[in-house]
Amino acid sequence: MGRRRQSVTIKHVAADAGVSLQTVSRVINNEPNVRPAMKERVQASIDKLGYVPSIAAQRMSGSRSYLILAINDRDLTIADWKAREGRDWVDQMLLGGMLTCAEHGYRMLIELVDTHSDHVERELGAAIAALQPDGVILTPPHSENSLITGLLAEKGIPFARIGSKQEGPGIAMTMGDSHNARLATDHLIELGHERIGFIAGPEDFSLSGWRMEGWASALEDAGFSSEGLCERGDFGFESGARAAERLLGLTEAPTAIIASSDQMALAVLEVARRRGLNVPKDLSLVSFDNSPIVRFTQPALTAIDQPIAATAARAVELLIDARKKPAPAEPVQIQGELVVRGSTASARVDAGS
Amino acid sequence: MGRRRQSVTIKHVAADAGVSLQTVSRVINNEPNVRPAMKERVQASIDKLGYVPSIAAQRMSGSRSYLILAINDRDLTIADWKAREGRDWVDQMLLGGMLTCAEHGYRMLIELVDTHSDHVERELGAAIAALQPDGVILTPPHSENSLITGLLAEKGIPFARIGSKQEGPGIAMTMGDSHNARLATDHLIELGHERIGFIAGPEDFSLSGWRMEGWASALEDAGFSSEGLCERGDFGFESGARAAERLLGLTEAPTAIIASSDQMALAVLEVARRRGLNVPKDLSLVSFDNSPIVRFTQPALTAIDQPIAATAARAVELLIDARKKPAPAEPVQIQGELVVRGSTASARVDAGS
DNA sequence: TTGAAAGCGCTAACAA
DNA sequence: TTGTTAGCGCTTTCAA
Repeated sequence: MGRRRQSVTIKHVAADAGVSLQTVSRVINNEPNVRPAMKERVQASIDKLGYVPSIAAQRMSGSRSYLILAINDRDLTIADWKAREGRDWVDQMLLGGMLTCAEHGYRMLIELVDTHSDHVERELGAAIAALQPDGVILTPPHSENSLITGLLAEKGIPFARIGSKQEGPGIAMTMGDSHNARLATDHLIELGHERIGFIAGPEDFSLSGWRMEGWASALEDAGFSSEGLCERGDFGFESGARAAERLLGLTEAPTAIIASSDQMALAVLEVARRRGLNVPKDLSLVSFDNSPIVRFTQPALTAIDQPIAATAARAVELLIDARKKPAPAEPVQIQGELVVRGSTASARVDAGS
Repeated sequence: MGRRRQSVTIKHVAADAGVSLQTVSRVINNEPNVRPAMKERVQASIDKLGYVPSIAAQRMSGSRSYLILAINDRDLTIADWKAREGRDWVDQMLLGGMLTCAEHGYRMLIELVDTHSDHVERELGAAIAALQPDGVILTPPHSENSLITGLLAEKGIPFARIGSKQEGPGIAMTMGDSHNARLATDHLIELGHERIGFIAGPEDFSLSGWRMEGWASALEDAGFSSEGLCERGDFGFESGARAAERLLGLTEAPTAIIASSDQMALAVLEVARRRGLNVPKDLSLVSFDNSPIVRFTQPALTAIDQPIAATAARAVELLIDARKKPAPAEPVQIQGELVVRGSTASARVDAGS
């Protein structure tokens, strides 16, 4: 097979155009100090020869690697892929991230890292040393892992923290969780609901708190109480079922429930069915995530759409800009929206009909 | 920000261990001619310093890039991602491909290429020149695009053609389409069906033909006719609906239908509903793909599971081995399996009940 | 079995 | 505005 070498290099272009390597390099990188005529001549040679710079060589000479690394939790991601239940978090990241990368001549690479192990630093450090990415996108629960953010900061690699508002190095980004929860709550209030239950996510996700806060404050603003109407889950089905049992077992049971994940929403649906409650007649239900799964339930679920693709796209842009502009001072917020489907309806005013 | 350089390089390790660069290189690459004691000493320094080789530098010096490129059709992939209907083809490729890559110190990168444009060569050529991948995985409809396979062969880059049995350069791989279609057909025959319709995929996918052939030969072996019971679609919903209308409109309508994609199967379900046919009582239905979507229909669909993850995993292994071993002479076949759910049932013997 | 030298393709720094 | 030089981190010769 022999060693594969670049077929067309900067040298070929330089020779063809009759200029120095440096001039070609300047044209490639769109740098100033090249006369238009010169630029045109070089570009013609580039096109003629079909030259494309090697990112390995570019990286070697101290320039960019044109690589953005998206770090996801290993166990969670693999579990989702194996379950084949249609969760498309990764796909949406790719949709937003890859396409935006492509627009700028970058590539996005997914890396799975085990959050809960004690060798996070080793794993991530190895990926960074091997790939030398120009930017890193962190997703929860990595976004607030100080072992990770510390390492990245130390290495001077720009990174985005999706789902984090914390101060500190890196670009904080959120999907407007508080706002979104309020959106869902207001929707239910408009439908006449007054007792609206909430199933929160686990405490180690900051966004769990933000969502709770959005729900509670929306209720308060409307003059209703949130007291005793919040249960915590871990985003999984089982925990959602337990939470639903507790909420629906209350003497003053809620007439609507907001679940912080689609799995927990499915659990609510199931528990309601077992208890003979009709959704949406007896119980309205709003889910977070809006992953494909919620369209196929009976009824299809009203859901908060998490703007994952838009957030990933924005993250890539900010990361690429990071070499010039400083990171935004405030957390970057991409707002989600409410998608109304069949699981929410007017509250029954009279307990009878 | 300044230029980011590798923090720990082979030089540091060499200095720490008191040996030459070359010796360290030999240890990294597990090459012979290193005394065990020496190897141990070097390895100790590597571990101590947390050294990880830069793939850019490795690639530069004519060695591997440790990159495997998975080429998918741009429009198809983006459409799937945007539709958010749970198709997880990409996820399954990542599941099989990425994890296997990781086991061998490789990374997998997805690249979207526009098949139908006239600049396929330019697009793919650019990706190859930029990334210098050690191997490429082609998925349909790229697998049998001679512009692509020709380019890859010319550049001497090992590649796998998923969904292709053709002779020629590259590793041909199939997911056992003929066998799978037979599996589905035999399942229906065992349930007592004799008139089994088939909705084929488009002609430019070789696998469309293989599936047809599996279905037809299974029918023939059982002594039944396939005459007039095959309609062609394009894998999409609309085409499936048209095909279903034609099949169910026959005077001797089939009592069971096999659809070559889940979208077409959904269409059959819809057409059956419109015609007042109960699935599975009046009509049995088997789908290809087994993507998440088919579990959420009413009833859930019996489906052929395409072993995408396993195939991607095997492709990666073969590609990595390609530098040593020659490619397999015969097409590599990873068989799928039938997942029985609620859309198939016994054929009614009497037309009455 | 080990080491020294050369060079991969490119860019930063400097010189003209 | 353009060109020259040196060097990135590594592996491949080739020599010891």
